Amino acid sequence: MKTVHERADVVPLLAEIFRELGYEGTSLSRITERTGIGKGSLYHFFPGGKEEMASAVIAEIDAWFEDAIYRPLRNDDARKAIAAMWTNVNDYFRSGGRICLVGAFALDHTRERFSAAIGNYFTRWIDALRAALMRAGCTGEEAQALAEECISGIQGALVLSRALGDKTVFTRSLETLARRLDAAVQ
Amino acid sequence: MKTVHERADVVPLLAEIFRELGYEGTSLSRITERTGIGKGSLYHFFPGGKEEMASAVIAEIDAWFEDAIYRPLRNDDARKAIAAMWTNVNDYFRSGGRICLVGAFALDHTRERFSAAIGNYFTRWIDALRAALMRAGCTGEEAQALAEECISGIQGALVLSRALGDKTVFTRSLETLARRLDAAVQ
DNA sequence: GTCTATACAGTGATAGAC
DNA sequence: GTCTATCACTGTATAGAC
Repeated sequence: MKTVHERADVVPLLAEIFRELGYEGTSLSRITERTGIGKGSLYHFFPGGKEEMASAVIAEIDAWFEDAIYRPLRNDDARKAIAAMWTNVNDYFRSGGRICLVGAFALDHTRERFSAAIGNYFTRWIDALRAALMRAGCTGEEAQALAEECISGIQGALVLSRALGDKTVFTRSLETLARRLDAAVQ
Repeated sequence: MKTVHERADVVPLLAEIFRELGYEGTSLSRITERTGIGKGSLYHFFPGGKEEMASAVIAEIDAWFEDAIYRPLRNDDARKAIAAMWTNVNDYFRSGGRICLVGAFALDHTRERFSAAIGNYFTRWIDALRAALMRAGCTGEEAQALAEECISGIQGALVLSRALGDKTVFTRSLETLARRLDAAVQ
């Protein structure tokens, strides 16, 4: 039995494995074990090997956030886009059951490999949220501080809820952050 | 030339390497390369191999936090202990230049190996900070929420400041969190 | 306590048949 | 596009001489 794949179908599978095992912890044999895709196919899709696989994963995550979160924050009704961000973030991270791959990569020396993409992901998120907050009436300084606090708070909530093995820590943190933004835009 | 070591001197060196490279990224040859300590010595000190090395590192970190932060929070003057926590945290994490090993281990499957120690580290930190906040006048519910928010906020600030390669993100986050606690205990 | 030598499984990667 | 075979290398771990 021989299943035929497309590159686009493979990337989300890789994403889940990199998320769970980290960059160094992810080996080609584990990918094959979990997906049934052999080395031959993997190197056909990603001639650059493991590094290209991780790059593709980061690019796909980035594209998802751009569509679902950043662009609405920049262009749509500010309050609605912020509210949508909170539901999307909660869903995306499965209420704390799934970590942020980009954040995890930032913590160890994997960062050196992908520093541009990692920095970009967070910078664009903060910039987009700041723009929405300013449209909603915040000053530039206030909006910048709140935006940083929210993105940082999401990352911290993912770490803490996983460390405690308690998803309610994540959902509660999100609610606290959301209330703080609401208060700032009255 | 042959340097003689003690186990207690080796652990801090290992800590720095695990912090930079992560559990999977740390190999025995890299440890030898950076410390000059050969495999023979390493297995003499840590018969359980890499896992025992990481365990020893976590235990030492835990002991440091217990002495410098948790115990003062539980026993000393609440406001003074909280103020000391912020300076100690800022120094320990080198103003964002150093990550939290325990938090990093929590994010990938390394967590499974050390879940008890990881959960313990964060639970005791939150409990100690909550106790101090209650002595300073907060209600139990309020103190719990603030404590979780601070520990989570520290972790998030470490992720974000590293992702952006900007230490000022960390120091600014710490200031914001400190102000929030000050406001709660007036 | 440190060194050298060694075992052997697992690593990323490549080549060629199908 | 997938498979199998194979590559050179690095991984953790052990044993014994000093």
